Parts: sequence; C-alpha cells; structure tokens
Amino acid sequence: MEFTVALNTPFSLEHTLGSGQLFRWERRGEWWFGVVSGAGFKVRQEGDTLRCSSGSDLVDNTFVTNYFRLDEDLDHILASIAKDEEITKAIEKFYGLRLVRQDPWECLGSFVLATNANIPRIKKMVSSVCSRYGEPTQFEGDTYHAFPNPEILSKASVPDLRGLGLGYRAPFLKHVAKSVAEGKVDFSRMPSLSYDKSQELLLTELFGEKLLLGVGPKVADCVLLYSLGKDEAFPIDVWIARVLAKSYPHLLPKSLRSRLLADLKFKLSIQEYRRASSSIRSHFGMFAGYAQQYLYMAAREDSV
DNA sequence: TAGCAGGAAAATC
DNA sequence: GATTTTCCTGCT
Repeated sequence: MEFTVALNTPFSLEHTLGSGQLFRWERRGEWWFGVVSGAGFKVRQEGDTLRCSSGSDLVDNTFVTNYFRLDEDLDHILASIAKDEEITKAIEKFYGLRLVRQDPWECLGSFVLATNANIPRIKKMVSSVCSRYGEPTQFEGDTYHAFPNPEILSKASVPDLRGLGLGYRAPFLKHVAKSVAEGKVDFSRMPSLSYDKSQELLLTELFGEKLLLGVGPKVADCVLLYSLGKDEAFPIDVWIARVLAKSYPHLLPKSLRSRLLADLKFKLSIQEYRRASSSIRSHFGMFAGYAQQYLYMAAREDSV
C-alpha cells in the first residue's frame, strides 16, 4: 500500500532514523527501508511530504503519524529544553530529529544486545537474530524478517544465540524474552505510570526479587524513552557521560565530577548513574530525553 | 565500592 | 597489524 503523509510540523527523516535509537533502518538511495508491524516498509522525505510504501494495510497514515510522533509540537518541546548554549547548538544542527514510538519488546531486546558494542555491531547482532528467528515477509521482491516474538526467542538455545555472535549477551536475551513471554513484564501498565514508578516496575517489581538479568538503569531508560513515552528519561551511555563531564560538570555531584575529569575511562556505579540522571533531568525538564538525543548526535558528530 | 570478566567488531594509531 | 574503544551489567 502506497500513501503520503503531509508534514505540518518540523521533521527530519534523516536525523530521526539515523539517530541511534533504532537499529533496523537501512538507507538505499533516497529511500529508507525497515520492518514495522511485521511487514516491509519504505519511506522517503520530499520536503513537507513523507512518501511511504508498506507491505501491510495496517501501516497507514495514522500508523506513521503515531510512529514518528508527528502529532506533537516539536518546536514547543525544543524550546523547553533549550536551557544552555551546548544544547542550543545541537538543536540547530539536528533540527527535526524526533523520538520514535518503537515497539517495547523489540526495543528491550535490541538494547539488551547493545552492551559493550558500537552501533554497526548492534545492527549486525539484531539483524542476525531477526534473520534466524524472525517471521519472514515479502516486500518488493525481497525477503525481510520481523523482530522475533518473545515466545520464539525464549525457546532459542543459548549456544545457538551465541552462534549469531551475541557472545555473553545470548543468555541475557533469552532471559528477557522469557520474562516477557511469561507475562512477568507487562509493558501495557507503564505508560500510565510516572517515570520513576515505571522504571522501578521495569527493573524490579515484575522480575521478582532479582533484577532482570542484563537490564540495568541505562537499558531501562532506553526502553522507557524510546518505546513507553517517558520523555524525561535520560539514558547515560559513554558518549553522554563524556558530554556531561565536558559541558555539564556543574550538574554532577562533586565526587563524581572530579573522577570524570581525571579519568576518561570512568564507569558510573548504579548510584552515580541515578544521581547524575536526576540532576540532568531537573536541568532539562520533562522532555530531557529529547535533549539526550540531540546531545548524543552532536557528540558523535564531533568525534568523526 | 573498586575492579574485572565477558566478547568481537570497528575505530584508531 | 596491533591497540584501543565500543550506547553495560553482574559478580567478587
């Protein structure tokens, strides 16, 4: 099914799909190819128009508007986070970048694989898992694979997952798949809860006494921000930690500040992560997650 | 809490 | 071609 979406709001497909919140989009010429709702999909931006083609009737104008959050006032959001020179520069460079509403399970499964890896590698791992376990679907003569459902992955063997290059992440992925498949993780409850409550729920309550294997506050923040609408979530990865050390030292606890400045290979403890996250969230406000995404893009661009 | 294992591809030198 | 880095968590 082919259709167009008229944009009456700032949007950059390029910045959005290339922003590191998603791992399954691939650009071929002017078109971006992906799999959404289990079907092949392609999209390109022509000024104020998104030209779309989908292998499923379920993916229509309404779906795309919701997926890219085109019903939200981006200028209002950006104005609310433009608190300092650093973020203002990032907004100018990547204007039109939007957070996307991903499927929560795919988001969780993907970010469990993201530890100690870089983006090309994460994409490769996610792609391998999809090819091996995902439902195949035809689109424009090519075969695509959906992200496998949790039931399938929960039954995958760990050695088989390791064979896909996941390494130590293999048992983690199987474990989260099992938790979701068994209904221990109920994503549907989280949108109505506060950021703090939903993070607590995701990290502890639904997983019993023990923390969910392979999911700490960083992965939880990614899932909350990219798929559950918690716009104040501020995932702190190594790039963002560097940004904080360089440009926002005044927002960090003193003990952490000196360590960050002295040692670039610092590692945040879980408590340090929480303190830094809390402080940065009170600086940027209820849309801190957008600030994180713009700062992340700017930090990566500077390094290239 | 500090230190380290885990694990392999990509970036860098 | 070797070394360092890489969107991290869990264990000791």
